[in-house]
Amino acid sequence: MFEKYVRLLKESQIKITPQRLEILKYLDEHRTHPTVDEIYSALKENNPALSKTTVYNSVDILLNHGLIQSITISGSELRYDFKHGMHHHFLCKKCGEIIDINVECPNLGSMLECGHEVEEVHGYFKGICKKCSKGETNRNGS
Amino acid sequence: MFEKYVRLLKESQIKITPQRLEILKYLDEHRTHPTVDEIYSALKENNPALSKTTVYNSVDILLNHGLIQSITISGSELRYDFKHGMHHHFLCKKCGEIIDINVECPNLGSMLECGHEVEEVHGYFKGICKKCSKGETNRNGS
DNA sequence: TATTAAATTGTAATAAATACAAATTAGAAA
DNA sequence: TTTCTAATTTGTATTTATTACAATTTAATA
Ligand SMILES: [Mn+2]
Ligand SMILES: [Mn+2]
Ligand SMILES: [Zn+2]
Ligand SMILES: [Zn+2]
Repeated sequence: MFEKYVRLLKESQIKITPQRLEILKYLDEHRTHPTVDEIYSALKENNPALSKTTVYNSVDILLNHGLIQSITISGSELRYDFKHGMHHHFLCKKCGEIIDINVECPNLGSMLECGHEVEEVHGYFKGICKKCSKGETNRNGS
Repeated sequence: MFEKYVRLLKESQIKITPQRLEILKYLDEHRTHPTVDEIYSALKENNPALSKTTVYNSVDILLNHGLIQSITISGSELRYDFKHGMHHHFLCKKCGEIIDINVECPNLGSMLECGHEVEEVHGYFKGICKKCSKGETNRNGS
């Protein structure tokens, strides 16, 4: 059940706790780029003792060890994403969904030569998603 | 003094107010990607009656009319940028500076064909800037 | 099993953003 | 120029995301 996440935490040499395992598993299985609050609410169902501070602490340490990444696409709230290969994101201004865009960044090469030490690359596109522009219903209504 | 900004607001067909002119001018002359609070503090010097709500309202309307853009590179705080041609950004994790990177986005072409209506393109790189990796002093110390 | 440093919890404090009503003002009309 | 009105600004209150921190609990080692 949790072998994969136990291994990931061991490789990062950070303590294995049930909370960290649950959070990591949740992010791996829900590629919806949830906020801390969304992770907290989802996991609190099966663990009513869970503290939101723990979610903040956990995503911080998972982030620092590169197991997850943070997404700042939607301003005024941080979102988190299990690290699964390089990809970019598309934010739909209508339904709010954040969609994975599987492209490489062709600018990375020139960035590596510009003198700055590049550690992270993020590409964000914003607009109206395919579903919404076809006029389908969506969770935000409108 | 403000002719350029009067013209920009007129072209966008939004009312010309001293507050909007000051904010637009400030962003044009300070390409530091300031937060609302930084804009507010700077402009309050010469206009003690300025309200922070006005800064929020003004950047919203300038944003909606495409005169400025918002930057979500640093999580949990929105930053603003006068719109001067397409460029990406580099955030230095050491000194906090946000540096303009003048590149085009080569992914835009494929994005336009993927079915989503693309309205905005943002590229964010994070790492250690040239100055900081040379060990020079910087405003955040460390 | 005992020990201890680290993690979790719960509460309190900060800070960013939003909501809203009263006062003011930009710009159009007279 | 003066009058009028819808839009804007202001100030305050509220909401929400994040950080701080002390007490309790626990993972990992001996
Ligand atoms: Mn993703
Ligand atoms: Mn810029
Ligand atoms: Zn959509
Ligand atoms: Zn730097």
